[in-house]
Amino acid sequence: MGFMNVIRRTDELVNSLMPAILCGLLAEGDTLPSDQLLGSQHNVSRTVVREAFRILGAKGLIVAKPRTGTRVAPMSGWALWDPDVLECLAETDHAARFDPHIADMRAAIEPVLAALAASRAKADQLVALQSQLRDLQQAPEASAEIRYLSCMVRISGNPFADNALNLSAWACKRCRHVPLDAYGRLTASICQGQPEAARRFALQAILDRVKTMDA
Amino acid sequence: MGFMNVIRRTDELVNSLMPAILCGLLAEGDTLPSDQLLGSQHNVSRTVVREAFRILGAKGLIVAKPRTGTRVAPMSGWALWDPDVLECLAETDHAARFDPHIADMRAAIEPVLAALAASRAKADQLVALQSQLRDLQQAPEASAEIRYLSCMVRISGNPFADNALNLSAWACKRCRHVPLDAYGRLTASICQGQPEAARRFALQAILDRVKTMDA
DNA sequence: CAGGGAAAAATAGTCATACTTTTTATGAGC
DNA sequence: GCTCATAAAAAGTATGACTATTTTTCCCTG
Repeated sequence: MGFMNVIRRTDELVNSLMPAILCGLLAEGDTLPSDQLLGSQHNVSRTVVREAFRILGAKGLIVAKPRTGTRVAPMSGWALWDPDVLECLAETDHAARFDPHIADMRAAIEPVLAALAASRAKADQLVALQSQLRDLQQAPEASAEIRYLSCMVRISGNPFADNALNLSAWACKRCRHVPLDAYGRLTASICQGQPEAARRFALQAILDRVKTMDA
Repeated sequence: MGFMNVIRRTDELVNSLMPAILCGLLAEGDTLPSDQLLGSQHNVSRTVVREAFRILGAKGLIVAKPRTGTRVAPMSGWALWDPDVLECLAETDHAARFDPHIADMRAAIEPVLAALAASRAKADQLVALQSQLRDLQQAPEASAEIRYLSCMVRISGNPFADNALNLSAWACKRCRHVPLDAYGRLTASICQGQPEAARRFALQAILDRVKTMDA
């Protein structure tokens, strides 16, 4: 593999705190234990606790103030596009409540990106996309699907697309049905430089999955 | 006012480092000074430097590894939807390079949110929206426009919309032209529960602004 | 009794230092 | 020139002390 990034006690603590916030066990406005206390509870130094708080704060989940303590921030400020937050949220009990909202967002964004890809793709990018499609067809798994979409989205050339991909990853992991047919047509449309068709098939891929989830 | 949040030296350091990364002065893969050095350069303790690094890391801007040092992460992982990152990016020289990409994203997302708002709005939400519209008409400034869009987007009921609003804020601040006419029609469409019309006028509002920027 | 203001307490923010862990680089020996 | 042990460099963790900020308490005064 290459890169198994270091496991920090700080990250472990983040991974322990984040679910509690996202699942609502710690509700908006609730006060977290003080640095001191939380540290002794988890057998880590105050240093680790504070750095963990900084990470959670950077993702909009908590806000700290002297004397008042550290509180859970309102959800409107949460970085829901963040891969960590999203992944953590997916493992929550009420993940299903977010499925339709994510589907709405995907339905808005991905067709547009597909259309952009169809109008901007270079030859070597098309080769890469077709290669990803073949991989996906051979092994229709979530990871392969994400790689395909990642490739497609990169072709669009929109730097904000990478983050939007996190929403796609959510859907791919939560519903195993891979709309191979739609992806085949989408790929063809992009390769032939047909933005409108690409838009249509990208949307169809999303709707196909949603249809499966309803069942 | 109420909440002037504490100014931390940690945040100051973040606000000093982030622009250097976003403007490309520190390019992808570049190594930042070590904790020690950066601390003495900015006259802060190593604690502050590390917490700042944690924040930047949480936003996907840097990656730290023992011995290797702390490096600028690839832009594909940057949290471009983050309000801080976005605001900082807007003050950069090549902010203009992002304008069209943001416009593309807005054009994809906001019309859909407007349509959702039109189909879901409750009576009291409509009152609030109309109130925001009046404020905007009286004082067509960026802040009022953002408040209006924030209200509209909240009505859509999509929790991911709050983050998408950061893109709108970018556009509002970068182009002073406020498409009042489109917003008037948009509001009317939402109040009358006409999703298709709402979609159309939300898009028009975005395009009106883009047209102005080209000029 | 009520109000105002000073002191205290609690908690996050900062600093300094020492030590640990991880990973790269160096160099000695074969 | 190759291998492996050792050193070195940087981030990670721990500890303790001190600072700053804000709330609460409570005493003093009117």
